[in-house]
Amino acid sequence: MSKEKTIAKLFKVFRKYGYEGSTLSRLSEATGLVRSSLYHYFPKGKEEMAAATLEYANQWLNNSVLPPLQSRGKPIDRLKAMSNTINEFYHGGEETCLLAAFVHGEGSELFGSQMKQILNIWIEAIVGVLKETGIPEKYAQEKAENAIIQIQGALILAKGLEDRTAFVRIIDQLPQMLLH
Amino acid sequence: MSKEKTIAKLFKVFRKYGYEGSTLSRLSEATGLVRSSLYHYFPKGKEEMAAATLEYANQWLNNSVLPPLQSRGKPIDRLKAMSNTINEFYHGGEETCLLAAFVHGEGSELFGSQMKQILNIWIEAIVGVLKETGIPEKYAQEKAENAIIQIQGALILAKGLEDRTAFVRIIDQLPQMLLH
DNA sequence: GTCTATATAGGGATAGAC
DNA sequence: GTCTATCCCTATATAGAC
Repeated sequence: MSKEKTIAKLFKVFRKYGYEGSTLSRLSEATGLVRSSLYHYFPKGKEEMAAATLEYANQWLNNSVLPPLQSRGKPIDRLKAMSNTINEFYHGGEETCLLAAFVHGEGSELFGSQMKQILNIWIEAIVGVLKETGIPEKYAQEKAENAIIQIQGALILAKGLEDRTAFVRIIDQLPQMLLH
Repeated sequence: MSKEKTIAKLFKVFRKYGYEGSTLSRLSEATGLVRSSLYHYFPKGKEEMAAATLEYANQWLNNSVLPPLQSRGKPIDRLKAMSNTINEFYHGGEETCLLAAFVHGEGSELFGSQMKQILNIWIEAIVGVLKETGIPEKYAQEKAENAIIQIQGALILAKGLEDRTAFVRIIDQLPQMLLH
């Protein structure tokens, strides 16, 4: 199995269990590789695995979210493209967010700067679209933050209530919310 | 030390580290009690400690959040009271939410129904206020959900960016958001 | 590159003295 | 009610065969 596919499997574990909850047993089971095989790919162990999954999330942002946002289509279409991508990534609210998982526990201290970078790039990309529509910089910044806030909050509520409807609604309303 | 105060210290650990990240070592250090002393209060161990902190959160809701919401003041004032209470509880966005922490890992499976109950009670209390102002039931429900979503999302963003300004802004705008 | 085997530390939990 | 001492298990990590 390629390293990329291995990381994708690790990612599923870390997003669900967080940093401390992702034991080598779970990571091993998820990848189908025994402990020492994982150490072949990630010599520095669990911390390196977690860092790799964050890099994986970063690449998802760069490859799947940013390009549509920075395309030349109509702002509303670009924001709708983002909504669709997000909806798929989180399986309509069934899956949690890696960043939210790493906010708790050691993940926060170990990967704080990596997480900050991802969030800021995402926010700035949304700000870029909004400024094109004439929204003043300050409000564009707040609205972009609101988008991330609503996505993250909706994921928590969906998981907490075991009901995805609120997440689907939020994702659906996101483009209109941003433009008005 | 009283059991109540012990639970308050346990709560701080669980909200920060999540269920799996809250080791007996950390719980022991935070309370100033050695392992076996904790087992005196919580014979069933860590799982019982976590359940007690959730009950602690539930009591915070019942004692500090619901009464102002269900008082006879003006709706806007009751919602502002909620905002203030929330802002204190989360120390202006510095502290994370226990529910959000338990959404990840085993906490989700162990305490799912307890978490669902807390969220639903909270939402229904907000719905109650909004319906008084003439907002139709369906929109009241969505707006109440949006309140929880924004609080949870803002906490994640604040932690992720290590910047509380977005949280403070959300809390500030919450009453107006709910009524318009 | 994947495995078996093993090392060492820390995990949760219990018995029993005071 | 708090402690010391100890149990067993799982955690992370490493060595080295194939």
